[in-house]
Amino acid sequence: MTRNIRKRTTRQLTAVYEALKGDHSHPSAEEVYRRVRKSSPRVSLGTVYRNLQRLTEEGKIRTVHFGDRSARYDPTLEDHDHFICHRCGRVEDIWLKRDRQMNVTPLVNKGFVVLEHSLAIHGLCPQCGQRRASRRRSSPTQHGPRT
Amino acid sequence: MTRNIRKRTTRQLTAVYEALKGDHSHPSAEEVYRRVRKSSPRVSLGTVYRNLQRLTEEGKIRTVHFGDRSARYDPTLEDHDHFICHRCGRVEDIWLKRDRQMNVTPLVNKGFVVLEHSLAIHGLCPQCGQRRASRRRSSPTQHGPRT
DNA sequence: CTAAATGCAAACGATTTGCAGCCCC
DNA sequence: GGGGCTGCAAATCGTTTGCATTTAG
Repeated sequence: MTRNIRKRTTRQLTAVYEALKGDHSHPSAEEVYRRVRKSSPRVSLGTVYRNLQRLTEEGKIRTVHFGDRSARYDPTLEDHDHFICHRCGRVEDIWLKRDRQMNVTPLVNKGFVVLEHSLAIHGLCPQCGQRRASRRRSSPTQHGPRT
Repeated sequence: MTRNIRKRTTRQLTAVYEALKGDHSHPSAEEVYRRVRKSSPRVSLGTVYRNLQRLTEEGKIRTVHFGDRSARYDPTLEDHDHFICHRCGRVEDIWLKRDRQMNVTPLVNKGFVVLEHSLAIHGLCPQCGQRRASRRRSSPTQHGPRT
């Protein structure tokens, strides 16, 4: 069997993880790439993708998808939910878990094995909601860090 | 203003909707294309995409995303959730709504405007769960979607 | 008629992959 | 010092778009 694959800790792997650790902005691969390049300008985008994939497989980060085309990367491992602003695209961690009271018993009774669940709330963040109340049509605005 | 855009009901639009109506398998655009071609072999994939988009805008179907790269199309308009099988990829409609008891008050109090929410449960469908119980495989098949 | 919709193919953006050389264990 | 990892670029995949032509109303 192929049990002799010893993984290596490379400079690039570390850099990718460092770029994500403690982050709450849910950056895309492209944004992670931009960050990594600041400290290691020779790293390629392909390597960033490979390492993001590896970190996900190793359970060190999570790969998440929110409707738009690109994947986002999240170093927060605790079970949480996401709020996605329709206007500015920002993704915020939310912690509704305790209030959720999800009852999956009917599913389990039908033979489903429940491994995890993901909840996304779509709407307008406080800033964008505010803005919409006053100005009718305007281009999506950025406030705060984003990808 | 340009309010003279009168939409036309074309053979292709109808065919796309017919291919989806009453369906619960959450097909991709490619699959819808395959179905449409059976009755109208000259329809192009681009047209299928355009009509799927239009039907979504008109609220006749919904475009949903589940971690994998391609979008899925769902003619079920009632507010429901989805179960995604990690092994076979199948997506099933589930109706946990009444049990869900989602409390978004804390969000609203912080100024968020809640428009909609999507809940996806990931796990193993009855068939795949069964299979895993009997045949114990070495790797638990974990390469995937996680929203 | 006439503008909206189509078919076709080329363009696109995000991600993956093949390969020669590099460098971690 | 050998094999996993990298950088680079080309390839892939789902989706979008430009344009000449067709067609619904």
